[in-house]
Amino acid sequence: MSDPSTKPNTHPASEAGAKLRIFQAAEALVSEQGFDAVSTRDIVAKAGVNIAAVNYHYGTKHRLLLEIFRVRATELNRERSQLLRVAMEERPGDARAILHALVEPATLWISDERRVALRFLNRARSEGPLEVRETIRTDVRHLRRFVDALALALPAMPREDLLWRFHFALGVLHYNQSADYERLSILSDGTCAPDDRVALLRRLVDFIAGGFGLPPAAAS
Amino acid sequence: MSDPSTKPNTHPASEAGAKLRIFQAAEALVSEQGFDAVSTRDIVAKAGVNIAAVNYHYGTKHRLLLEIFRVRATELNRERSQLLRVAMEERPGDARAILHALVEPATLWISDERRVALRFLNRARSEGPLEVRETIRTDVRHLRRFVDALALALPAMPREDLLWRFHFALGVLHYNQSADYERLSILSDGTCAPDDRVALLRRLVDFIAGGFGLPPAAAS
DNA sequence: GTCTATACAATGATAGAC
DNA sequence: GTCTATCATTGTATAGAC
Repeated sequence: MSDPSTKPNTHPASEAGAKLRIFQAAEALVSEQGFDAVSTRDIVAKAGVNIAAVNYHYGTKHRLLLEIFRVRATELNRERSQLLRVAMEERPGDARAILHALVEPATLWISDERRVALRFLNRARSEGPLEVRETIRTDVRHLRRFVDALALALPAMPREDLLWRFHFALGVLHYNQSADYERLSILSDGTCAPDDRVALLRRLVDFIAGGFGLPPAAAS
Repeated sequence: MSDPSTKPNTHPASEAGAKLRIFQAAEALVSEQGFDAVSTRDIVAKAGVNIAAVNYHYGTKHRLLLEIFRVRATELNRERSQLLRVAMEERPGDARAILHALVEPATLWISDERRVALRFLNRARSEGPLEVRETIRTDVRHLRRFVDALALALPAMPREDLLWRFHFALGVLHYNQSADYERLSILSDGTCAPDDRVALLRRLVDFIAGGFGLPPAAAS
């Protein structure tokens, strides 16, 4: 599996390998315009390669998009795992800290250079080809760690209860990730916007923690 | 706007009008196979009409799908509004009852003859064409009633707080609606399944109410 | 007004030459 | 590895029969 993120833009795009250029062009175009609006011909035009290069390097258009998704999702999940590890060491048994580790990475990416990657991930969840949505559904390894951690922190909660609440929490998280705040903006007459990442993170964790029956956070 | 639901299957499909047959064929195929997998030719084949009939009656494939979405979403929102009205009369000021009215209709449709319509709505939210997702984002009239009701029931909560929490609640609701319980099933080793509608409804309302800072429901 | 046959441009994919 | 040429399929549009 290629990992373009480890060597991004060290060379001008025109000098980078064709495979990497296709990866970057596809990610950029899709994150801007969406999956449906971007054709294979658009991608190869931006990448400066021939139409058949996609087939040669990635097999099909869908497999190219799946590869991009895998790379970026892996990066996001790695950040989550690291934060979870820290939380388990520094604040063992603190369910709220676990939820924080789950939520924080995505909110950080919003105003990063990883904004493009986040937008791609968000679009992939909703618009992406079947292979991508299939992968999302069935690849749950990275989530088990969080379930196990929560079970340790909340020993009194029946496991079935905990799993359902975790399921609902993912709903909040992904709806948030969908970057579709337009509806909220309209509902609030422009008052509510996700510009303040710190406040957004706090609101997210507050809501999910409440769903788990945890008391509100102490004012810091 | 046609409303096929008011006269469903009163005639054999082969005798119904072409426009209605196209509507029903498209809804059934999409709810089974998804938006991407169903072509215009699949639809007209099942409906027993010519390829050009879609263009004649609905303009484009996307507009056909948008029409189906509008009809079914209107039905769902009408049920929600009725439940909200009842809740406001019988249990005024009870925020939990308001959330219940928001959540219940979709859970009822799961095992109805409206299962097909619900599956279509769920798919439309994630896979549907841009026009559909645009409509979802911008058409918030039916939600304002719920926001206003919650504001009355929770006068101490700042409006910005309330709107954010409502936004998160919609995330839970739509993730639930996505009928994508496969991930939860895998995570729970098959333990958690949405078969018990009553329990699912209770869990949903419990989680969302907790997110709003409401105390757990009294055991009934 | 309704419906059908046909045609069209654009798409994802592939075979085979170099 | 890269390219040109070509393929079947897609959504859509048009002309004309009933």
